[in-house]
Amino acid sequence: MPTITSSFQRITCLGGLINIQRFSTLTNISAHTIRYYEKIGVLKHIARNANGHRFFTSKDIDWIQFVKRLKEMGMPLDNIKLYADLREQGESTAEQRKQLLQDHAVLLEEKIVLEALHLKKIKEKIIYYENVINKN
Amino acid sequence: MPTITSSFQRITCLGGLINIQRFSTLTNISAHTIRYYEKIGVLKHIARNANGHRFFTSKDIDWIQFVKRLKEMGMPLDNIKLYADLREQGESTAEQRKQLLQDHAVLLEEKIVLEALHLKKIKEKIIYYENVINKN
DNA sequence: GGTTGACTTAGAGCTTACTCTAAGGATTAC
DNA sequence: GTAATCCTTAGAGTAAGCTCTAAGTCAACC
Repeated sequence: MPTITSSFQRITCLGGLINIQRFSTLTNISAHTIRYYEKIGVLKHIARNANGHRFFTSKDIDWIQFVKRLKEMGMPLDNIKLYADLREQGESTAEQRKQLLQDHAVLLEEKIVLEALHLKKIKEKIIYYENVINKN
Repeated sequence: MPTITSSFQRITCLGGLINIQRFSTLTNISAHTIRYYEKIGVLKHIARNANGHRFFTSKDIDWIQFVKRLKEMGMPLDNIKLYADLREQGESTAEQRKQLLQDHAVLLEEKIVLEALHLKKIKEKIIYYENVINKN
């Protein structure tokens, strides 16, 4: 019986189960951070095997990729967690989720404009430096 | 004598001396943060009056505005401090300062591209939500 | 059957960039 | 002359987002 169980586990693991290490590799997020995200509620309902070890699905990968997108957009984890909470509550929260994204999209748009302006000014300064350096 | 001194100080202060409070108002940076920037070496050679109180000049304002630009570009204070150190050493460090700006400009350019991509995707998701919501 | 190695947890520690507190000194206003 | 208000300092505290540690479980390998 134990041999069969462990064979089964090995086969399913090799066949498709994603443990935390593999999930970490696939998503380029450390195992520490993945556990942390589960703890604060950004990752929810992560399945466990008989040992209590987490295993992840392709839906978890999709979700964490979206989380990464929100993070790279500069959304704080608090808001991402709020989005995760709304998502958990189902379709009735679609409007609220849309609003969350919309609000952040406005902020990001302003940020990009500001960054582009700064970039332009810095490039001018770089040219100024090039002139200073070439004079010597 | 004390009357004359205090008259003088009042006049010079109103006439042009910028104390930490006024500098804070002018730059929109808290007095706490201004002292912190001096402590870590982002602000250097800030003048003091007879009481040991800081007073600031228009050059300090120019510099802190530049610091704000670097910060809004996402440059960490460590690098801004490094830039300040190089600046203090004079014209011989122009090349290094140029390089610092150049390196960060490259990072920022990549960041803007990424953010713009994310923004596009998020706007698509917002439209998806609008469709979901309108169906009901 | 003992070691290795991957997993688990709670919780401590770290980094960045502030932000605040406590204690105290000088000027101004009554 | 004393209270209010401004400044000073060193150093503690905070918030966000990890990152690591310690102690322990469990399955696999020799």
